[in-house]
Formats: sequence, structure tokens, C-alpha cells
Amino acid sequence: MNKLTIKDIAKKFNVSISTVSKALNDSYEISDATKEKIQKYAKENNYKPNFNALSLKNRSTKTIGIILPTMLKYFFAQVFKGIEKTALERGYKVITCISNESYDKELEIIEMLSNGSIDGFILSMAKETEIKKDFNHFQETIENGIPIVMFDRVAPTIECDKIITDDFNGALNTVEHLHKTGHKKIGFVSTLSNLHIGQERFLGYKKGLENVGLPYNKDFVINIFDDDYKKYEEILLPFLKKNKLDSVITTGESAAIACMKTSLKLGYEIPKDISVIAFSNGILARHSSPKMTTISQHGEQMGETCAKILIDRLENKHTEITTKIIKTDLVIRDSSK
Amino acid sequence: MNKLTIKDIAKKFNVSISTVSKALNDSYEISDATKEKIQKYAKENNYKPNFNALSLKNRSTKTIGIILPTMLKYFFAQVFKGIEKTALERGYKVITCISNESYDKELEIIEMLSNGSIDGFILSMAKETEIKKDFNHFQETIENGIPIVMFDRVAPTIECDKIITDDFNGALNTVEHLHKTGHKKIGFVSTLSNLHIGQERFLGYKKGLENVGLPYNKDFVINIFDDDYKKYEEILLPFLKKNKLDSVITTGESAAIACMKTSLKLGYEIPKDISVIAFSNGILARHSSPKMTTISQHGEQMGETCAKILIDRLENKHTEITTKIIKTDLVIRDSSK
DNA sequence: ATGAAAGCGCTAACAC
DNA sequence: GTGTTAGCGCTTTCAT
Repeated sequence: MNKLTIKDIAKKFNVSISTVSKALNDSYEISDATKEKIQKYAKENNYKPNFNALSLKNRSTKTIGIILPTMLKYFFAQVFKGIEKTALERGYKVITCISNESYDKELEIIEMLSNGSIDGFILSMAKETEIKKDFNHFQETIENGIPIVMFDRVAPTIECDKIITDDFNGALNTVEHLHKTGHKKIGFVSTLSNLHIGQERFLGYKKGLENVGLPYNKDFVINIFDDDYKKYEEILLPFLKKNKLDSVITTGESAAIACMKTSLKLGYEIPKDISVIAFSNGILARHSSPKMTTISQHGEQMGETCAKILIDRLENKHTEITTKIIKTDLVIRDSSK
Repeated sequence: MNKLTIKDIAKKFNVSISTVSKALNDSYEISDATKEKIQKYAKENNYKPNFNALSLKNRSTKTIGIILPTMLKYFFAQVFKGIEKTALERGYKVITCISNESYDKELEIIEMLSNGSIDGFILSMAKETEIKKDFNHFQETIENGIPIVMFDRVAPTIECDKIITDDFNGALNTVEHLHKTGHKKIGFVSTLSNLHIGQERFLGYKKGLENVGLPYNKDFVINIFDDDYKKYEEILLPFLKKNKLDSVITTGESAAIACMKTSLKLGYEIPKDISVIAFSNGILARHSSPKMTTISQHGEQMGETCAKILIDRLENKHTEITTKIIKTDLVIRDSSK
């Protein structure tokens, strides 16, 4: 029942613990005979070096702390998948905590894990933190020698590795695509206008209009601050009714679903009368009717990249701080012409 | 940059490390003056006891290992949320790994974490494990003194705490509800027939028919083994066309979506001609059109219960092994009469 | 009231 | 080729 230790093995064979340690680590100092019998015994009795003893000794835990705003959004679950997979491949475990978009919780988590529990962090800021613009806890963590990799929602003033989506060009390219396919009145529906990524998407939208020579009309843009997707439809109804848009880009899936439902309610056909394209990562998009055209975000790849960069840093494989931009893909389905 | 230790503090005040340790733990042995200055200094300099040293000393890590088949299914993400929240409240961290439905991966994860990294496991079996019926790794883990709490997909022959959904009555009650609302030809679409939970749902369906006096007709039941939801529609088309069902219960959301789309394609109105009800936990259901009536699963509550039971066991708050059954709720939306 | 020392499980520098 | 020892950071028993 109680775990086998090198001490037990040493007693068993009447040798010293260092002999056992060396034998298990295949040291050239130990005779083949001794090595063999010790290794055999260890294997048979399922010996595993104690994790905490090793971590204490090596001052390294081979574990990564992940802080996510939520796990219930598909995008974050995808990023998590990418991190977890890559981490395990490289011999790291992950401790995952949820900030629930709360600054205080985020702070608490960082404090809790900054005691030698983890070697580094991968995180995406809580909404509250981004709005508050208080990044001291990140700065201190880094100064304490714990590296951070931020993804998606990153802190502009903090010097650390960052992995972001190419939100700007994602929106820009979509406007160009819509223009090419004959759309003239392109709307923009944002539920993220208080986040940096929301602004990037908006700026890409504007620049896209400029590129194709369409005028920017602020009536065609609506910012929704309500977090409750159930209210989206009533908010969107007057917006869509008044403007008679022939297409709309939304910053998320729920808003796109609401746009589609509202449009149908208004008697518009999709995509004949109005095209709907959303920033998204998949799950609702693929099941909606009509199936949604999306600006797809590659969450899993983002997670893989985060893990790779953090682990490389932990293992001193690089020193320069980098920002990696992950391109989006326009996945054409049935909600756009 | 390098973490402050009791040794550093001891040096600073010219006292021994044991004095510091006792002072920080508010021991009655230490004078108030000493305690005060040491505690003040520790606080100001952000002292935190080293996690690995503590774990080594206490033989307890205050961390829980979670093994999930996937994080991309909303149900599992919800369970995770419940576990993480409860664990943190009680001072535990969570290390989360994904088995990807693979037996080998599950084994590997258990091996990896059974070295003092965690105090106990919360897990839901991989599909492969359930089909293979090889539960030795669970048995050995428990024999090694690491408690396991299983949820949803549990191993029948393993004696450990289990939290399961009341799948049987969930299905049974739904049949009774459908009967009460005037349905006579109730179909059953399963994508989980090789899992125990799938069988429970099926048995509940059958028993429900018996209870209300409807005949069981095996033509009204279809088992889909394909994992690709894109194929669901073509599989369901002949099934729905032939049987002219007035209602159907599905074991999951994707299948329900496919049923609805296929029904519409066949010219049936929902819910006038056919009602669709799915075992589900929410995300697609709430966004589908029509919105889906569901047998709702309470993943978050399940997670909370898992964490509570495991931690109680770790802290010797109980000794008897329990199986907790979480009731389902029928959430009526627009896809059923 | 304070300190010395052992021990948690392991590694590694340094004897022998 | 094997053993002794110190040390990772901390708690705790037992002196003093």
C-alpha cells in the first residue's frame, strides 16, 4: 500500500541508497549485475520516483499552470486541448484553473500557484482584468522568474510571449470577400467592443471597407454589452430592420445565430437577402441551420503553440520574446453567398 | 528573483529556522515580539511556503487528478467546472488530463500521476476502456491507496465512489411525458448503445413504453455506431421516413439536431408532426431552431458532487463507499408538444 | 522562548 | 564499484 522508495530497495539488497539511485539512473559507476537486479526489482514492484522529492531537488515541477476565463466556450476548450496534448508529449502536466472573468479570482489563482507548484503560466486574461487594465500581478510573476505565455486576450504593456489571432485581417479579408461576392451594405455586430480583440476586429472591418471603396456608416455597426445571449434577438431586431443590410459580420457565434433567427423572423432569406458570417471556432456553426460561414480561429493550434513556446522557454531553448500571430480561415458554409 | 525561504528569514533576524517556522505557524512557543516581526517581514516580502517541500513532508499534495475522455463536449466541460470550483474552495488544485477515449492513454495518465503528484482521482472512463472491460489499472490504483471517484461512465466491478446520471428514469419519464402529451409512436435513436449509459437509457425507454401500455417495436429503435455526426442525417433519413414516428428520443444533441433537420427535409413540422427530445446539457439545444426539449444532465452539479466526495474521503470524513444518482430534468422547449 | 537535529525521497559531489 | 554526506524547504520532537 505505501509507496516503494529507494530506501526500501536499498534495505532489500543491503546496499546504500545512492547505489540504488545510481543503478536506477543507469550510472556507469555501478556494476552491471547490481544495476540489473535493482532495475528488475524496481520494475516488478512498480517503483516510481517521488514527484515532490524530485521537484524539490530539481527546483522544477514539470507542470504548467493554465488560467482560462471559462471552459464552457468551445474556443477555450480547444486551446486547452492543444496545450494539454503538447504538454504531455513533452513530459509536462497541466494544472488548470478558471478565472470566471474575475480579476480577483485571477489574482488568487496566480498567488496560489506561485509557490513552486508550477514552472510557468499559459493564460488568457479575465474580462475584468482587461477592462481594469491592471496587469501588476502578471508583471510581478514574471519578475519572480515565472514565465508567462498569454494568448488571445493579452496584456499590451506586459513583455512576455504572446499568441494572438489575426483578428484584424480576419475581419478585413471577410469584408473583401463579401464585397467580391456582391455585397454592398455590410454590417458589424460586436459583443466584444470593450476587449482589444473586439477592437481589432472592428478596425479590420473598417479598413476592409476602405480597401474596397465602400463608405463606413456607423449605423451599420452595433455594440452589444449585454452578456445574456437571450437578449440578442430583441436588440438586433430594430437594427436589422432599419438598415436593410445585405450582410453582417459578428464577433461571435451566439450573435450570429441571433442575427439569423431575427432575419428569418423579418422574412429575409439567408443567404439570398442577407449573408451572416461570424468569428467562431465551430460547434454551433456546424450545427446551425443554415450552417454558418465562419472566420475560423484554430484554437487547438493556438494551444499547441502556447505550450511549445512556454516549454522551449523553460528549457532555455530560446530567449527572445516573441509574439506569434495565428491566421484565421474563412470557412464558407451556407449562411453566405 | 529567487523565492524567499524560511532560511533567508532566519538569517535576516539571526534566529534559527525552526523559530521562523514556528513563528509563521503562530506557535504558542514563540514570543509575541518575534512572531510579529517575522510575520510582518514574511508578508511584506511575499513569503510562500514551498509547495513541494510541504507535499513531501505531509505526504499529501492537495491536488486532484482529473481524467476526462474529452473537453470538447459541453457535458464534460461542465463537470470540469464543478470540480474545479469545489476543489479550489476546499484548497485543492486540479491536474487535468484527456484520455481521448483511448485505453492506452488513460493507463499512461494514471501511471504518470501515481507518483505522489496527486492525492486522488476523479474520472470518467474512455470509451475503449468501457468496451474492453479492462479495469485493472483502476483496481491497482485503489489498492495503492489512491482513491478514485468515477462519474457518468463508471466501471461496474470496481468498488469506489460513483456519481451517475439517472439515465434509466430520465428516459422512462420522457416516454411517460410523451405519452401524456398524446404521442403513440415513440422512436429511440442511440449513438451510445455500446456504453452502459446508453443501455440504461434504452432500458428506461422500454420500461416507459411498458408503463404506459405502448408496444415495444424494435423498428422504432436505431443504433448509430458512426462517430461522425455529419453522417447522422443520411442514416436517419430512411429510418424516419419509413416509420412515421410522432416523436423521438435521442441519446445526444447532435443526433437530435440531425433528426430535426431530416424531419424538416421530409416535410414534417416540428413539433406538430414529430417531437424531438434529447439527452443533453445545453449548448446546442438552446441555440437550435426550434429550440430543443432536453433531458437535462446537470454536469456542473455532478462535478461538484465528485469533488466533495473525493475530498471528504481524502480528509477521512467518511469511509463507506457510495453511489450517488443525479436526477435529470425534462426541460421543455419548442421541439416537443 | 529558542535552537538543534532528524526526516520526508531523491540526487550528486566526493570519498574510499 | 559502492558508500557517505550534504542539501532541496519545511515541520516537529526534543533539548536547553
